[in-house]
Amino acid sequence: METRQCGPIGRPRGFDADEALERALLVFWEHGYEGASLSSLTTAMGISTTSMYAAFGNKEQLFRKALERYTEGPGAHLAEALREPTALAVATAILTGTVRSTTRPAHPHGCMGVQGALVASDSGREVRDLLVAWRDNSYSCVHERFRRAVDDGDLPQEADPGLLARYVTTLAFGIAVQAASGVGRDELQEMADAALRNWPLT
Amino acid sequence: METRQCGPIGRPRGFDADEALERALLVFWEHGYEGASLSSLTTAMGISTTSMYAAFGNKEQLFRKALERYTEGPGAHLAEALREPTALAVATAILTGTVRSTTRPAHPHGCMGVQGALVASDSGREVRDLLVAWRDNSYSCVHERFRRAVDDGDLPQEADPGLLARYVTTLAFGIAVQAASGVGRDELQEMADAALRNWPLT
DNA sequence: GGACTTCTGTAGCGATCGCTCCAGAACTCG
DNA sequence: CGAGTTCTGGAGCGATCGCTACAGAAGTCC
Repeated sequence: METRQCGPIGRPRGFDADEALERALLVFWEHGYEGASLSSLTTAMGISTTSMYAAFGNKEQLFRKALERYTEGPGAHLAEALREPTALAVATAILTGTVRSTTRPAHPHGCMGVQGALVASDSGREVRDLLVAWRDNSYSCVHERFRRAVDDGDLPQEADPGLLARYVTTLAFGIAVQAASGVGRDELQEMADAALRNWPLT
Repeated sequence: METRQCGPIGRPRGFDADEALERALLVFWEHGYEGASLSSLTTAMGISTTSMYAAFGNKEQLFRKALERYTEGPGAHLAEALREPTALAVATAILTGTVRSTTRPAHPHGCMGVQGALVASDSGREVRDLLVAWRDNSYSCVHERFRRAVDDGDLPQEADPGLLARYVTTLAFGIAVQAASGVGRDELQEMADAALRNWPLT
């Protein structure tokens, strides 16, 4: 049997799935998982509910894919920050990146990983747990990066990488809450700078 | 016409409104405004929807009264902290109180003022704005307390009360997010202690 | 062309949402 | 007692929830 080049069989998709996901991401980011209704999502995506279900599965899977896209897009500053050469540079980049991404004009304010489903009804428990794991993973990455900084001698031997990671992530989550409340970018940036003035918390 | 002692006219209420409000508070605290359905609320309160509406008005007014109760109960540590004699004692009491109240065993984890409605659908916008104002008021109270500390010479003249207040409230909101994610009390308390080791942020 | 596969919009499913109508129960009055 | 007032549960309102059945449209195959 001969393999042959063949395009996809059947009627081709009438919309750009990537752009539709981006639109859904913005709705989830602004209103949260349960605050975003299917009708508001499909309206923003410009497609019917049938097309959404065919392309993404269901609302929860759409949210999971939107969260992945968020992590690699607006939330990419974390992964980038971890590649900074020193622990202080990592911490600075995390907080600066968080301030910038949570207060971007013409974007939803706050962090999708925080406000996407900080609490939920019973039917949203799985998504809430997904975001708990998302935040815990953020902490773990920072923790491990700081542990490496201790091993490298970048951080003093007596420094507590776990405590430092908890400090930085707590500030980041707090910044996300402040941003969601409408607090301005410059004020948060000043505060972030001041919070790291005494690194690594002597 | 003679005034006379008279009890309340009509059939007396068959439940303790105060205790019912407490039960509703716990449901709102755990699931948020929109995540708490009327049926889950009335079930927890032990009354019918009719009784709830007669006693509290509607869901939004029930939430407002629950928030007041929260502020005077589990959230009272803020008002108490503001009465501490020094700015450092105020900041320490705020963070310690936040850690304790957001990680209390057998209570919902996190802060109702944060997770009650950090985001919402269109129909919940008013409650979201109510909590934005609630958080902003918390910041303002701390801000004013620190301003007074500067006037009193407790904080150095060059200290920025607004920045310090933003720092403390950001940590408190961040602690609330961490607690809602299941992070333990002791770990958060250690972090809070470390965060104030360099007060007032030189 | 006809067979096959996939995407599309409409229409509507059962369930739940917040909320209200209504008749009766439980009290204070005169 | 009867009149007046308020609280109670049940039953159900219209609207919206997430989701799906269905038939037709739009492609690739032979």
